[in-house]
Amino acid sequence: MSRTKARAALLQELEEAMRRSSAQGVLYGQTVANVAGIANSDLECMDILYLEGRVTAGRLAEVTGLTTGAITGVVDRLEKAGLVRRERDENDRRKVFIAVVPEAAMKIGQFYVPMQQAMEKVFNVYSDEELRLLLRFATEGYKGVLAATEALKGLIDTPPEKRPDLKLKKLRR
Amino acid sequence: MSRTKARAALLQELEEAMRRSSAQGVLYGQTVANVAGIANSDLECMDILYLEGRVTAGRLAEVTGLTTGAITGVVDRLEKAGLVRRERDENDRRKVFIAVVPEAAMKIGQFYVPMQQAMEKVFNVYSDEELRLLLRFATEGYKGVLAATEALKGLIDTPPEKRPDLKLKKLRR
DNA sequence: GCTAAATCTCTTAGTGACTAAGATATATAT
DNA sequence: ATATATATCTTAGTCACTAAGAGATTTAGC
Repeated sequence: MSRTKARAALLQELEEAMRRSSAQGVLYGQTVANVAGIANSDLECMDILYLEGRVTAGRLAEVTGLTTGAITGVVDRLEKAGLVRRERDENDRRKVFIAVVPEAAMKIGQFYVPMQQAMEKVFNVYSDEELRLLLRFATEGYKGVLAATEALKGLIDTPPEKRPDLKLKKLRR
Repeated sequence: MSRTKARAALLQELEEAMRRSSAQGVLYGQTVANVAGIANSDLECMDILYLEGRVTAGRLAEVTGLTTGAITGVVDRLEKAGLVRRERDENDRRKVFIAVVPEAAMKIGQFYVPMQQAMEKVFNVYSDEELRLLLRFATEGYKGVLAATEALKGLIDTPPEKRPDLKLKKLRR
């Protein structure tokens, strides 16, 4: 096999492996939501709150891609479950900040322990330098996916015949 | 900062970076489904069909975590949209294989082009050897997440007081 | 200051994908 | 043959979602 062809095969393998693990990650999330007894998007919002801290309802809608109406429902359910609190912004009383209730959020966090343990085991075999490579990749990957999302959204308003000619890899098998 | 502490910080950073990119990946998928005009889980099934090839309805239910009843609906919609075909197994006529219609699937594939391009750009800066490291990580990661999912499912039937003592990292901020 | 426009969240009505339970059809075991 | 198991589909009911617009508050223009 030629040098470049070997790389192409490697890239394809990598892409598929990442797709698989990403799909399994989604499934893990679904299972967590199931076990925790909350809806999938409720859990997703908890995750965002964990990562971003205290955020407004509007920002939550933006990040999740849901309508503000749907977010009202999400926050209603989470608040009822005691997982978050609504906090009105005193400077701009239109805004509602959503904040996690730390103790209650711990209960949800428990369900991520199997994942953390599994990942710890995976990470363990890598040297610090290798981990830095992985971190660099994850960071760049995030930026890439973000850019791709924007590009895709841009594609919506572009009529098909005006779209840049996109070559698609053929299906396997 | 001590040697081990530096690693702990690195691990945490890595975990968060991966969570972020994974969340953005989910959002990309939602956007694709949106643009393609099909439901999220319909797209997920298309993805599985792409990765696994021709699979039975039951297997689809297994992999997605949906009930067989839900899968009937998914396949009905996908078939109506001309994206897949039902094919009865001639050896076991209870089984229904679901197969992608290649030409139609291409249309869906188009929406992954921005992602492929973004990823290509990210991958480009890595040497073959570095890519092999990433592949190894993705493969191991997949296995880890799979195992974690099973472990979590096992946790459901274990009453809280009998669960192994799980230590949870504290929340940031 | 006062009015109009903008911004942010919530409400309402309607839609659609999901689950649970059981029906149907086919296969396997005794 | 009969019973049990397996694979998919059907039905009824539930729940989260969207679209549209209603409050409530802030900002801009005069």
